[in-house]
Amino acid sequence: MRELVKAFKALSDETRLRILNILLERECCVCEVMQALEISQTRASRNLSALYDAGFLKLRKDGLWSLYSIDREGMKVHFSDVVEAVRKGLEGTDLALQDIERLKKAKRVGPVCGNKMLN
Amino acid sequence: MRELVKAFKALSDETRLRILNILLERECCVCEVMQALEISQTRASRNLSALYDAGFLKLRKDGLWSLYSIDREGMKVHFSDVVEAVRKGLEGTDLALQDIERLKKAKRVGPVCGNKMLN
DNA sequence: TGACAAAATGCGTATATGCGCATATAATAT
DNA sequence: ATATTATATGCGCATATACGCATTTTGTCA
Repeated sequence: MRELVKAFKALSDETRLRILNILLERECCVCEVMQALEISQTRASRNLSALYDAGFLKLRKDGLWSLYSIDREGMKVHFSDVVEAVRKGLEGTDLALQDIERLKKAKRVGPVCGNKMLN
Repeated sequence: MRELVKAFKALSDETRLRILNILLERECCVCEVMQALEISQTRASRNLSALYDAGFLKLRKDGLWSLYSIDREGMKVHFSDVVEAVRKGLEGTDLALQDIERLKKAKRVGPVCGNKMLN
């Protein structure tokens, strides 16, 4: 029960739905999430953590990078259906498409570079 | 997007998941929800409203009673899958079972009577 | 070892949420 | 009309949440 509440709480935020959306495209590091959504490092990191803690994501470390991706195998069975519902719900949405577009241009360079890009 | 966030927000609360659980059994009036979950009138009413506003419930008035039920037909398509995920997630849970038990004993009498029962 | 880079985190603050109390609204019966 | 009853709602408060800033942690390389 507590687990379900936590999961839905994780999904009840625009930033986190947008993150889930781009992770449905591919694995991302924190700095790519920053670039795709045009948000700060803190915000990207914290919201990724929330999705991770709720059980939706898995984390892989590669050098300096934290690579997050949707944990399709490890996820609770019925959570997969919820993620699928999110995918359908966001499908074709303006913001979702824009995020994906920016994700394509995003590079695996960190927040320092990322911040420069925001200036 | 805003709609999705609102839906998940509605589900990210223990009280509301419990309400959804008993509504999966059958249509209920506010006072039956109070009795089944052993919560106050305000709390039952407000949380039912939240689920209603999010698009999960439909409302039917019968005299003094407001009868809420899961809006299986009117609900956004992908919302149904989410509700199903909730059902699976709560299935067999202690609290969920207790609520259903109390629901069976609940009577369509209002908060005045209900409050007496809590004393 | 020291410098640098990516990500995580403590803290403060602004805003949102949940809920109780009291009261309002709406439907019914006498 | 008045009383009664089921539900809804305004207000206030306690708690939770989101996020920016500054700093820390952690890994890499010279």
